[in-house]
Amino acid sequence: MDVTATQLLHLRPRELTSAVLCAVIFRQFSATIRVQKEHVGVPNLERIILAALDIGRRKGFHSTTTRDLAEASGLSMGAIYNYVDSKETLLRMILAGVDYAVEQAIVPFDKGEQDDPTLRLHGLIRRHIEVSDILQRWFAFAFLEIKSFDKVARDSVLQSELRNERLMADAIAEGIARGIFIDLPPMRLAAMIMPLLQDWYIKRWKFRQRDMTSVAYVEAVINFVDRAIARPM
Amino acid sequence: MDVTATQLLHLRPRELTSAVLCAVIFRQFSATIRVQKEHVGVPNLERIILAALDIGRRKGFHSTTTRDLAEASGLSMGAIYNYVDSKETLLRMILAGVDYAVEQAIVPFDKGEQDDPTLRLHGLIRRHIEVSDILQRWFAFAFLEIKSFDKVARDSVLQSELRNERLMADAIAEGIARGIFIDLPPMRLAAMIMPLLQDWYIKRWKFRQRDMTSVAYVEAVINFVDRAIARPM
DNA sequence: GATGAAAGTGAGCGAGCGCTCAGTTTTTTT
DNA sequence: AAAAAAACTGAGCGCTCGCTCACTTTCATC
Repeated sequence: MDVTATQLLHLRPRELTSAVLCAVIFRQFSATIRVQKEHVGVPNLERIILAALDIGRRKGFHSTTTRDLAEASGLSMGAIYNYVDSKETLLRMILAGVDYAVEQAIVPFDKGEQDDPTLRLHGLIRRHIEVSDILQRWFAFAFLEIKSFDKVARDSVLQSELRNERLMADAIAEGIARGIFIDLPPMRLAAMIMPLLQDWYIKRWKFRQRDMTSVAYVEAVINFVDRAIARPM
Repeated sequence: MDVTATQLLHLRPRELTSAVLCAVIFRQFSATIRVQKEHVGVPNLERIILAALDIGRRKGFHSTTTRDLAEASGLSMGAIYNYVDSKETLLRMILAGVDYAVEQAIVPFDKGEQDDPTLRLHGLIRRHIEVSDILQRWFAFAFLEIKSFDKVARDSVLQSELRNERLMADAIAEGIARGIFIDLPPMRLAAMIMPLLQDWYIKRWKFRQRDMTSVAYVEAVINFVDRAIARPM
């Protein structure tokens, strides 16, 4: 996995696995990680982060102890501190992973890639749901643990949400200009689509219970939104 | 405030203040609360709960220490334990308050009160946003701290969400039967309205930043939903 | 397979946590 | 205003937490 190359190519949602994210994090945090070899460090870092996401989902990050992480990851407490110099850093790593995924999968899908506003909006919706489906625990963690972050990290999550909203608002504005969408403030319409996208990783319990797949959900959201923003005849 | 009477009358959203909820909680938890006089106990209980909601919003409930609560509420640590025999009980009290508010303001608004499906759906949306506007911190706490609850409490929150969805789905089903709404599974449509309602108390920072009032949000959601579920011509 | 480097181990530390209780203050009753 | 009841106080207890480090094991290189 050559990270330099992927940064130029932009990864598609399906290529953004936890392993890929952990490789990126391993490099990005090399200053604080004491382990040097990637072939050892990346799989172990992934064990630690997946354990943190898994336990954090059930108990919350603050209730997740380093002893929990050691047991769940199969590493000793001392080994964990070769990768993460504090729980705070672990939080930042996970956040960096989510940032990277959004940067790779959603942001590049702008006007250059697709001119038609309806298709562009559909693409943004589809990519958001697809990437958050694969990285469900990462996205849910960032959303639900936002209170645990410091101000800088918290703002970066909120800015990321606003940027995604703005990408959708751009497509909607274009559709309004072409007379195919209803003439309402684009940011306001985009703000009503965002929670529908986030619901896919926040309410997983509900969708699983109803045997809904991500593909079916993408379709349902797109149809719902299409009707809501279509210009009335 | 006579609770027996209000349980028969059903309170409207605007009457469901934190003070009212704390009075109800004070009675409901009289077995574990050592303070007996309501005129002393209810205001103090409210100080404790509002402190827990306020600190919990910023740091999360698990990072909220009993010393934090003592300082913020103006009571000593010992006094707090006259009201709450453990942090776990405090969690249950807040949840009981939210349950009561939903029970009072949203659930009674069913077919008996309003026959027209469109108006019934509008009423459910409006009441949900209104009550969660007044009790914003309570609702946000229940949503974001759901992981901190035990299984029984967690299930009760999820069941409450499903019940609210079902109320909306009933109105939608009626509208479909009358040929005025699009013929799609009512529960699926209701599931796409729910996150729009929850967004009002989860993303308060965003709406405040945009100077949006709850009245304007109610209108925006109603219009958005109306277009999305209207039967195509 | 010897040797130095890299990585892993887990008992133990200081700090801070939830919670208690013997004593004090305030309120109510008479 | 004295007596009894109700409510409040905060230092301190036992425990668990995040984190460390002297030591052991594993790996890479020749």
